[in-house]
Amino acid sequence: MKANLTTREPAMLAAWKERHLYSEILAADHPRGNWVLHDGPPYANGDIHMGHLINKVLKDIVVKYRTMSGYRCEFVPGWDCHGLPIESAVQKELGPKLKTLPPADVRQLCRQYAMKFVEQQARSFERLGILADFEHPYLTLDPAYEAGVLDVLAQLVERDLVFRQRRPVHWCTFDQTALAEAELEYAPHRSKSVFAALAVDLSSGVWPDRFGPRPTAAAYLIWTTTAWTLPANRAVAVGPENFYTCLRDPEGKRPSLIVATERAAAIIQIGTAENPALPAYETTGEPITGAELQHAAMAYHHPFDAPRLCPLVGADYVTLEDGTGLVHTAPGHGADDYLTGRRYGLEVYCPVLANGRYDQTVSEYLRGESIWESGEKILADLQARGILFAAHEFDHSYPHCWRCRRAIIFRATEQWFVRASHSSPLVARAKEFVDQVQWLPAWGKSRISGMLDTRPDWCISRQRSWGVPIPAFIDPQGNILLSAKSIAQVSRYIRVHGADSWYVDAPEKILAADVWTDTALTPDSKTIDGHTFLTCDLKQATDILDVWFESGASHRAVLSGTHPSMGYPADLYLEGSDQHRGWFQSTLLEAAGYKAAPPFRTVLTHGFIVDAQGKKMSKSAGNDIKVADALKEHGADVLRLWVASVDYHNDMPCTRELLTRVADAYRKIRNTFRYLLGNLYDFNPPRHAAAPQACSIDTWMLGRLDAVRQDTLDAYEHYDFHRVFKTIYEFCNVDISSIYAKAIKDRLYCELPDAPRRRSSQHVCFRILHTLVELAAPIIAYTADEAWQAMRKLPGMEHLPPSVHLARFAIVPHAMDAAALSPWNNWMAMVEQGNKQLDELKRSIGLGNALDAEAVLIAPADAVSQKLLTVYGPEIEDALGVGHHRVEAGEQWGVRVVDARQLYASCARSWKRRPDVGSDPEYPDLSARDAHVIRALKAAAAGTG
RNA sequence: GGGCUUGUAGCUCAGCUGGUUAGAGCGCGUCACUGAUAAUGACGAGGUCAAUGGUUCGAAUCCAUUCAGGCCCA
Repeated sequence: MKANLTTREPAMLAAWKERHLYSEILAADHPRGNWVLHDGPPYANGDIHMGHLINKVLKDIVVKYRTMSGYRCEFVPGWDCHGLPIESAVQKELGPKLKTLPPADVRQLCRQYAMKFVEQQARSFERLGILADFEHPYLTLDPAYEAGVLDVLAQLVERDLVFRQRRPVHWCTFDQTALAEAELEYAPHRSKSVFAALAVDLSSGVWPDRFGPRPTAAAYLIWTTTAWTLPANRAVAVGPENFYTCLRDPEGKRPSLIVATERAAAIIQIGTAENPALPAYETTGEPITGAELQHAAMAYHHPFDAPRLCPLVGADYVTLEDGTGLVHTAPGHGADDYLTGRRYGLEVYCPVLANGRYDQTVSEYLRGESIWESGEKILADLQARGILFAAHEFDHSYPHCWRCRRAIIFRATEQWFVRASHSSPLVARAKEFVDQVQWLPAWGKSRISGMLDTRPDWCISRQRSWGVPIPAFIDPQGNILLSAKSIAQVSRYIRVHGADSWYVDAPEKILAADVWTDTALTPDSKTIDGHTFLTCDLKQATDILDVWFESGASHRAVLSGTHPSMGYPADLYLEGSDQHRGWFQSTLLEAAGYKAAPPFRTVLTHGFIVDAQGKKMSKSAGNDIKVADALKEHGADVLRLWVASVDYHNDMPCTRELLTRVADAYRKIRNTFRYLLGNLYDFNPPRHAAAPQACSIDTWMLGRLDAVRQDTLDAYEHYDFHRVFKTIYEFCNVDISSIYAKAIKDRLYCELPDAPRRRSSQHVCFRILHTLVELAAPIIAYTADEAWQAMRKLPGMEHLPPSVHLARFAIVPHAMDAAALSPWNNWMAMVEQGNKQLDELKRSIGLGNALDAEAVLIAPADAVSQKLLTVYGPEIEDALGVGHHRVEAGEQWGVRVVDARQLYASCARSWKRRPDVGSDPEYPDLSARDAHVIRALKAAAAGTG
C-alpha cells in the first residue's frame, strides 16, 4: 500500500485553503464556547526545525481536539520579529554600507527580512497540516502590537516598577549591546586562570594572633579567570564560615599568603611547581574563620593602584572547589560582585568601554587596549611587580552571545530595569499567579518558583535599533522623560504611525504638545515632579526594549489587543520547557505588574529532541534531522504521528529508524481505514444499520470500540497523546486486524449480501471507521480527512460535514453492557489456545489452512455451560478461522483442534471442511449454507433479469 | 558547581499507594496464507528494570551514592 503522502497532502491542503476551512470551522456552532490557546511566537529567522515542528504540531493537535469537542478555538500564530539576530543578519548583508544608512532605513530592511521568514515559516507550518490563521498572524513588528507593548511598559512605570541604574549586565563587546540571560549560550572557553597575591597593608587592622607572629609582608591570594577585570578590583571576598590559613616561606623572603585552609595543600603544590628551586610554603599557626579574618579588618593594596586600599569583605557564594577561597571582587564586572559591592558601599567601577577597550582611567599601558588582547601585558606587569603567583590555561563553560557566538563580559552601564528581584512586589504577585496556574508536568511549578526566587532585576534596555524603542526623551540638561503619561502618548502615536516614526518624527509631533510637564529623571538619578520640558528641545533616546519584554506583552497585545475575540486569560500556553526562564516568566512578570489574574490557566511544556543515544539534536553535532528531508521522505502525517507517539513531557527521541517505525505504524492505521472502507462497498449505513446479536463477535467489537473511544478521549483530555497513539495503534493491530477482521471474513464473503449477520458486521465496520477516523483526526489530519471524504461518498452519508475537522465527537454516554462481553474473555483464551494447536499441526503434519481444521470446543457437562458454548460456538469457529466446530463435554473449558482433511469434504465456495458438504444434491461440492446462498442468489438474479 | 528532570526488552511505551516466574505493540526470527495482497495471520526468541549500597520477610517500585542524558542557570 503506497500512501504517496508527498503528493496527496499538498492537494488536500489546497482543497482546505480553497474552501477556507479554518474560517469555516470558526464560523460553525460551538456549543462549549471559547477555548484559547495562545501561541508563543517563534523567531522569524531561518527554516523551521524539529523543535518548531513538535511545538506547533502539539498545539495543532490540542486545537483540533478541542474544536472537535465543541469549543471555538482560534489559532492565531505569532512571530517574534524584532531583535539582534535579524539586525545582525541585515548588517552582515549590508556590510560597510550600514554606517551610511539612517536607523529608519535599517529598520525597513530588518522588516523585510523578518517578513520573508514569517512567510516561509508560515508555509512550512501549513504544510504540516496545521490549521491556523496564517493570513492574519500576530507580529511583534505590527504597530498595534508595538503599541500594546508600550501600554504594558506604561503600566509598569505607573507603578514605579521601572528604574534606571548603572550596574553590570551581560555585554557583547562585538555587538556592543547588553544581552538578556535568554540571549546567552554557554560554550567551552579557554581562559587564563590567574593567582594573584594582593599585598596586605599590615598597618591596617589587626594581624590575627592565631596565624602566628606577624610577618614582614603578607598577601591575600586570589584566583580569577578574568585577569582583565583586576584593574576594576574593589574588594576581596571571603566566606565567613570557611577556614583560612597563613602560608609562610620558610626562608621568610616571600610574603606570607592567606588562603582557605581547604585549598592550602593545592596552593603549596602550585607554588612549588612555579618555583621548584625555592622551598615549599609551609602552613603555620592555626586556621581562623572568614568571619574572624574579616574582623581583623586588614586592608590590601590595589594591584594596579597601590596607594588605594581595598577592604576584605564577606560573601556567601565563596566556594572552595577551586581557587583560593578568596574572591577578587569587581562590582562593575560581576553580578555577585555588584551585590557585594552594594552591601559594602563599594564603587561600581567599570573602566571598559562598550567596544571592549579600556578607558583612560586605567594604567597607561592598558588605555585603549582590548580586554581580549590585554592578558599577556597584564600578566607581565603583575609578574614584574611580584603580584603574580601562578597562571595556567583553564577550560570552562562560559557565556557567549547567542548571535555572534563570541564570549561576553559583565560590564556596568546605565540601563533600564524592571524591579524583578526577590523583594519586588512584582515577584510576590507573580508567585501568587504561579499558585493559581496548572503546571504540566507538575514540576514546572517548582521550576518556575525557584527561578522567581533567585532572579535578579530585569534589564530591559538594549543598545540596538531593531525593536520597540524605550520611549524616553532627553532634554539638553540630560533630564529624562519617561512616565506612564508620556509612554501612553507615544503608544497612541506609534499605534498609528508605527515604531519607525520614533526615529524620524519630531518630539513635539510625537508628544503632540509644545510643553510637557511631568516627572523628570535627572542625570544624577534623582526624580523631580512637575518638571516642564520644552518638547522642541527634547531628543529621543535610542535604547530599545529587550525582545523578551515584547513577547512577554503578547497577553496584552494579542489577547486583549489585536484579537479581542480570544479574550484574557488564555486557557493554555504550550511551549518547550526552556520557556520557564523565557516567555512564561516574562509574561508572568509583566502581567503581575498590572493584572489581577494570571495570563494563563494552564502551562504545558514539552522536552527537546534527542538522538538514539539520548544526546541533544544539533546541527553542529551532526545528528539533526531536517524537517524538509523528513517531510519529503515520510509526509506530514507520519511526522505528526511521530510527535504523538513519543512522550513529549520528557526528551523526545527522533532518529531515522524511529521515523521508519512510525511510518510502519502510519501504514497500519491507514490500511485499517482502507480495509474497513473496502468492506462497505455495498453498504448503505442508514438503511442497513443493524444491531448485532448479543452473542456475535460484533457485540464484543462494539464493546472494545467503546472502551477505545473512552480511553482515547480521556488521553486527549489529559494531553497524553502518546496514549492516544498507543490505544489507536494497538486497537488496529490486535482488535481489528488480528481478531475481528479474521472472524468476519466468512460472513462478509460468503453470506447473502443482505444476511443479518453480514449487515451487522458491516454496520460495526462502519462504526469502527467513523469513530476511528474522528479519533485520529487531530493527529493524522490529512489521512483522517481523506478517509472522511470516502465515508461521505457512501450512500446516505451526504449529511456528514464536508471535512472531518468540522465534525464533533459523537456523545455516547453509556458504556457497553459488561455482561454481554464477559464470556468473550473466556473465548479469547480458547482462541489463543486453538491458535497454538493450529501452529503445532502446521509444523507436525503440514496443515497449512485453518479452514482444513476442526475445533472441538469443550465445556463442563452442565446444561448452562453446554448451552453457552452452543450459542457462541459459531462465533468461536469464525474467530479461530477453522472450517467447522463441534461441542463436547469435558472436565473444564478448553479446545482441541484437529485435522479435518480426512473427516469432511471441502466446500468449493467457502473452503470450509464441514460434514454438510454435499448435503444438497443440487450442489454436491458446497456446504449447506453455501448451497442455500447460491440458490438464493440465482433466484434473485432470475427475478431481476 | 546549582535548580528542575530522565534512565524498564532492538524501538516506543505500561507497570497505582513496595508482594506470585516484569507487561503491551512494533521490530526481529520461523512458518502459513495468497479472497485486506506494494497486504494479512500464527508461533517464537528477546530484559540481573543504568550501577552500587541500604531500609524491608519481600523493591523496577522507598532512601543514599555513583554513572549517563536533558532544560535552565552560574
